[in-house]
Amino acid sequence: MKKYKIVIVEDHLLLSQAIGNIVDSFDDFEVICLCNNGKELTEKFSNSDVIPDVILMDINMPIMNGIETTEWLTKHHPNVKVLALSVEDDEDTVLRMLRAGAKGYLLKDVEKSILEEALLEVIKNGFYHTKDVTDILMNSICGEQESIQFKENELIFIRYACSEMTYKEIAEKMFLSPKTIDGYRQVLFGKLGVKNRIGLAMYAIRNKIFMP
Amino acid sequence: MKKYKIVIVEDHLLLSQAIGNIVDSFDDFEVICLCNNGKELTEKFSNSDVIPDVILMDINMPIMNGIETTEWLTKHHPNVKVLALSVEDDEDTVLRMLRAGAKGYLLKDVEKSILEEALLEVIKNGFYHTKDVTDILMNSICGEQESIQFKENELIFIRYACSEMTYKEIAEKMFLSPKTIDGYRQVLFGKLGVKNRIGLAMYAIRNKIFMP
DNA sequence: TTTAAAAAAAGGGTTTTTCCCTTAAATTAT
DNA sequence: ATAATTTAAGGGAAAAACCCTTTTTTTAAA
Repeated sequence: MKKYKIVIVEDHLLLSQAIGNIVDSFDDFEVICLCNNGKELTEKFSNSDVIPDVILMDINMPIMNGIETTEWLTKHHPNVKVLALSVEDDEDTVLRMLRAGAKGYLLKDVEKSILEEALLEVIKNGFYHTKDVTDILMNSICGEQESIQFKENELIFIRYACSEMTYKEIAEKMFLSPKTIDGYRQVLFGKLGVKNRIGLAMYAIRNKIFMP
Repeated sequence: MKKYKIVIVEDHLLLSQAIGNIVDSFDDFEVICLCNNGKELTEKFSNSDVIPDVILMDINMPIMNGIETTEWLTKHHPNVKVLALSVEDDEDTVLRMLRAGAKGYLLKDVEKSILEEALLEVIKNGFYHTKDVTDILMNSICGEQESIQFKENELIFIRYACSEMTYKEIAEKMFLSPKTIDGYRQVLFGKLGVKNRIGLAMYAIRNKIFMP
């Protein structure tokens, strides 16, 4: 009986081997390859004609992360199913991974049996989603997004506003008049409902516009 | 031949089982128990007289984390060796774990063979440190730490300074004169080498005094 | 293609907040 | 009692915040 071929992309060797063992213990699956990162995977795909059925993909990896790699796969090998396997459970990461084309998203604290079920489902139906992920999906649709859009200059200004530069210095850096910068400031304070530069900086950090 | 007894404390079930399998495959070790968090471990210790030789301890766990749990073990069961097993490789976490009494610190990307070596070393010599961890240790000793100490009021002020409150409002909240607050501000600017409130807020976030 | 509307960039000027230096009283430690 | 530390406070300059107006550029429409 033919087994489905699995590739694991995961930079933590111990975990990679461990998942490999578990998957190998399933009747219908066999691990054909372990990759340390996305780059390694894309190279393997180029130099070989053995194509896996499912890829178990970590997200936080050096060199080429899970989201980038999944995008690449969706583009170049749309028939290969990607199942994300990560510790990240924040909405943003989950959504970006699904948008990139992942067929499912498992948290690393799943049980063996769920992993097996997920693999079978992905093969059979093309997708597998736990309740957690479905909730996140629903939430992202229902919860009126609002998602404020920024112009390029506004983003640049916001980042400078998170530094110790004065507005005058920011103006110089951006080759604009201090008065224009003051305009940006005023517009953004209104848009974001903040009272001062500290509020702006905190907004920037919370929304990952600026990383401290 | 008697095998050394290992307990694994790890909230991610998949990883927990996986590590369990690996450890069971070693000749000299057997896993006697898996715990989801520190609390579970302390309860097991109270209700049983089977004491393990080594505990493989994750750090990020709900309810009772690895550092707290290690502190508890160091106090109540100093003979049980704790080997930290984590993805966190930042200096701060490593140091806190070692200070709590861990005998070694492995990153989760270690190979099987290293894990076995670490377990054997911990049993034999009482400790095991990889080069990475030794480097961090050295760095923390050599690199003049400076580690700025804050008074309680300073910490409270710093956190308020990360909000949109004016200094006057902060003064009211803290039942102090605005001029006293201004004093705090000035002292802290000097201590931390920042130029303005934004700099102070960013310092607070970088050093985990304030979480945005 | 000219014209109208909208958005971006600047300017002027006022109020408030921040920042910095210095001094003094009150508290705490030696 | 004396020395440090903490708390409080004044004066003044700079920066930030705010509001309203004008010019320039971009975009859309007639």
